[in-house]
Amino acid sequence: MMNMPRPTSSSPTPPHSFSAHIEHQLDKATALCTQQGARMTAQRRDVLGLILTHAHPVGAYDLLEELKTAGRRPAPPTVYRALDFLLEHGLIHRIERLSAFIPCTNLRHCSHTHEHSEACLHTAQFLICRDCKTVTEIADTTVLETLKHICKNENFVIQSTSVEVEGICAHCAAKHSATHPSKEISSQGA
Amino acid sequence: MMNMPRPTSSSPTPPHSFSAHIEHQLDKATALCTQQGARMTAQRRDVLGLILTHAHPVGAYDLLEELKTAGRRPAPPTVYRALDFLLEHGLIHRIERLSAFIPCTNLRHCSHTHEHSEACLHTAQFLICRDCKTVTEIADTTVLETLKHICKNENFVIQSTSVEVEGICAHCAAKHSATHPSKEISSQGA
DNA sequence: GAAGAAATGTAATAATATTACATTGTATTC
DNA sequence: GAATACAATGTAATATTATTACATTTCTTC
Repeated sequence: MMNMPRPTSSSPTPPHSFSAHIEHQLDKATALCTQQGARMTAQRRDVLGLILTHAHPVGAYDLLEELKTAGRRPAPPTVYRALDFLLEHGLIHRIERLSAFIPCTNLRHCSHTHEHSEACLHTAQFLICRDCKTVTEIADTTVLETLKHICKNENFVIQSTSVEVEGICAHCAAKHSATHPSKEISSQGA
Repeated sequence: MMNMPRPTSSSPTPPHSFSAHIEHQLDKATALCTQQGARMTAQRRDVLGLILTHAHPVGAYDLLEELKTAGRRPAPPTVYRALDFLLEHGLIHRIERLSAFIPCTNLRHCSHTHEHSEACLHTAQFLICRDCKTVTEIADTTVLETLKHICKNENFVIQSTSVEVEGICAHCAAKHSATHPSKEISSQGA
């Protein structure tokens, strides 16, 4: 029963298979982990892969469901442990307002594996669209610089930050004004 | 039996009684609501009063418990509805990372009732101490200005923001170095 | 004082997250 | 290559936070 035909021998259960593109990102992530002396196990890889397949933030229990289809029946701690690991190693972000998770953009556009975690800390800022649920990670260091400055003045030792902006993205805003050609601001849909 | 010596007559159940100081803040809050055409009911006043009595962020279910001692047996929606109201009117903030609530500082130091909600939007930035759990609201407009600028560039319509910095506050940092034999003041009750 | 709107009461349940402990897998040392 | 120690995972139960749906009450306005 234990004969899994896996040359590299790493998983008791076969991992999900993802698109070549995502597999590539997963390989990058694995390299980052190795570099940090951390182990990218099959479980963690699967969770990260699933997060990467989503265009939008994913909740822990969504991931749990998706893991189940693989023939396994994991429980919440399985997912939360993987998420904790991925968070710790800067591979994903948690969107506080949504209790959901997205990949770090640096992973998506990965080429510079070196100052990855540094960059992650610097750019953990998000625009959340209430309409289409898309979350965009902002590449801007000004906000963090300001926060650092403030904290320095207050002698506050900064460990982590979250900056989240909720509103309507350009695309959805355009959609709306297209739907209502004449009147724009009068309707309040909530 | 129904003779509550309350001129304005608003509560079916007697509201909590708070310290003069907090009552004063509650009066301010009530004034702000009136100004906005909103009703500060006994229920909402009680919840806000309870939040004001806490030195630290309070969870919804903590508030629920505290409301119960008054002889009532409210259910979660009661508290959440009050919280929603208080949030909408800029009287409290929700700390996303803690799923907890704190009064808006403008309420604590209230004298300028006029541009209250404006100011609130501008300063919804918090320093969260992991050690003593104290949350400090930062009075700084730079961060929001930066965010506005970014959003303008992206054509993102900004509706609300949260900026949270987690770390160790000056006081706790000092406490820690005081643990190591040297100098510094070390007395403090939570 | 009746109609309609706002607020509250109530029961049930959904969604998110953690604890505690047993088991398995992996790396290392002898 | 067995013994060990530690990291990772499995599993069951439960804690915490939040919402839905609908009945009832209260308030405002006419």
